Amino acid sequence: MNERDFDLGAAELEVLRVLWDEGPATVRDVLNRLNERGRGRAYTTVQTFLTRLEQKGFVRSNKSDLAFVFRAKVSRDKISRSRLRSLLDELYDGAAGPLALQLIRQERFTPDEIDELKKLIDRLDSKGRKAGR
Amino acid sequence: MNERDFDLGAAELEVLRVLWDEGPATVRDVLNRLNERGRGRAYTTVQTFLTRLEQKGFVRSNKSDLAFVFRAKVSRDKISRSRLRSLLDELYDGAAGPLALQLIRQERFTPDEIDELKKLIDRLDSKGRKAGR
DNA sequence: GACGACCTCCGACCGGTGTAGTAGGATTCC
DNA sequence: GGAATCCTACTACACCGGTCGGAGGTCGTC
Repeated sequence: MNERDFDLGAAELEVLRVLWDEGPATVRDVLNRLNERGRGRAYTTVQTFLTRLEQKGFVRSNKSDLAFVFRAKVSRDKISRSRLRSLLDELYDGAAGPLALQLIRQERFTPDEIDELKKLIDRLDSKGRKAGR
Repeated sequence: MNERDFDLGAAELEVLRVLWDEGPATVRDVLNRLNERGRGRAYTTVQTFLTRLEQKGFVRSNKSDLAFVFRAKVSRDKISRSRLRSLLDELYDGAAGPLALQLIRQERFTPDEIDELKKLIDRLDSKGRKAGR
């Protein structure tokens, strides 16, 4: 709502991901990556996505030599943040607790991630004890 | 994909939420709740959502007395789980770490939630150390 | 200088979701 | 028993997202 409704469909996102993963790319580049990943699309389909993404402000393009080169204007993190917020709002009126618990219970993590999580939680914990009540 | 693609739009979900929050309800009940929350819809719109939800298998109805009474057949937890998975798949190829970190950093939690998170993480931690190095 | 390979631009189509109107049956209330 | 009210069933419609085809330009090569 406030933060420029980061609204994009699953297929659009897939295209954006290619730009995140591979850096700036032409329509054909993106098409090839998608094909490699078994996501066959027509050339013009990819083109449509890219131009739509540009209209929506998620991507910008430069005419270079032969073809347009597209690059992401918005980070994976930004999109992730916004998606997460939507999820929380739609399901829990914005409360993060239930989802966090579910996430930790349901998914798997690497040892590094676990350490990092631990650190973050500990920090929250001590802050919570000092501040509130 | 595998688990019956829990596919529902934002407005459908809003209706389903009323059933979760208020229990079994008629079209009019749901309409009233939505109006209270400032989400004005036409009676028939709500009706459409409810019947579509039923077709999709998220809701079941009983004719009772005057009007149909609808109740949720699927839990908030189930939907949440599925939404979370989609988010992870679409953004991180299914890896939960980045999202978990982001969630903990970005959102706020109650002391109880923090305790619970701590417990969960500690459990993961010790299990991780014992099992695969 | 014609052919093939590419590229861009534009238009099209279909299914799903959000939204609602209308018709017609049942109930209620004077 | 006629009017008001409420319910269901059916239909409609616009918008968006996913998907692509065709027309027409450019470039490289034989």
